[in-house]
Amino acid sequence: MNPTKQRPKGLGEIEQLVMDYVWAKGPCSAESCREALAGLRPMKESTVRTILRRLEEKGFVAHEIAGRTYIYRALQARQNVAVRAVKNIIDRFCGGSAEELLVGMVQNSMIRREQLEKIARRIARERADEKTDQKTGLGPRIRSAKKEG
Amino acid sequence: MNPTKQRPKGLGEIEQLVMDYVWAKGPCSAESCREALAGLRPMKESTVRTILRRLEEKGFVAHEIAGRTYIYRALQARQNVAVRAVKNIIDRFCGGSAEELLVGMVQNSMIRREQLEKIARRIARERADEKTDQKTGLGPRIRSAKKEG
DNA sequence: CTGCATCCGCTACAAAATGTAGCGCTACAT
DNA sequence: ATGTAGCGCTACATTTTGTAGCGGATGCAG
Repeated sequence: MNPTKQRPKGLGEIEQLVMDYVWAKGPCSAESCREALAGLRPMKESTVRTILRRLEEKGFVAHEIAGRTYIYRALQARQNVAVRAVKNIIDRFCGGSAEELLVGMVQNSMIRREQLEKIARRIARERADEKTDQKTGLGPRIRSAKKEG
Repeated sequence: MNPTKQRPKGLGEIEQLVMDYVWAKGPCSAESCREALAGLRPMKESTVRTILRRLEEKGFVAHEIAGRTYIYRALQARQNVAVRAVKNIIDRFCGGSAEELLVGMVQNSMIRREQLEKIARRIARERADEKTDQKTGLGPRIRSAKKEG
């Protein structure tokens, strides 16, 4: 219906595999995906291309054309995808409160107090850096906080 | 195939709604679910029961029988489900490193440094409590995770 | 006891998401 | 010109999710 139809869903198992490869390897062709995943998950060439096309529809990758070959690259950093997925979970299960989740993660030994503190310190440091960086105009930090929420 | 086949997947949209209700309301019948969700999402009575049955297959709820009526209750705390989902994400996208995710969450303004510190302090405090408990031999008392049952 | 309203199990079917692949067309190298 | 690599389009299978009907059991009103 909608011409700019973005499939809104998550990643399937194979889609995940392919994305992982694109993330790890950087821009690559469908064929190189297929070859790389052949040991783990043999696929026909057209299958890989379908997956990549769907990933593109979903906004995870984009392609450019090099000669006759499509070179796909990730549009979103792995980390950002993870963060958005977690945001979704927080909205669904924690009433939007990340804190509750963090506590649970600590209780489940997924993170330790020391890590929280370490990251807190790191943030503080980076925040200070940001201030000094502003005039140097270093690369755009992945600061793409969307307003979807 | 497997008789104790636990469907390994996540929750669909409606399933989520129903779970939310069970979590919020506590043990309840299919009918009360249906009534409660009627305004938001009208469903036939058998639809709700199917959802609840699937939720049970997936291990999210269990039922006991009160007279002729099935009373469903959540088997897992909301928070735990959230944590497990996040764990999954971390494995999939962050190579198992929760830290990377936390950093991303801070960068996306989902949590603030102060929150990290606050939680770290809270953990420290609880950990101290634990030690005290050991000394007094009060047994493993359930920590603050107790928001619901 | 009979009939009716409930509530459940079982089954079915539709829609969407996902996995898999064939076919034909074009551009390029030989 | 011809083979071939690589793409678009399309199609179909499978799984997951949403939706629901139907008949059987069970308790309750007459």
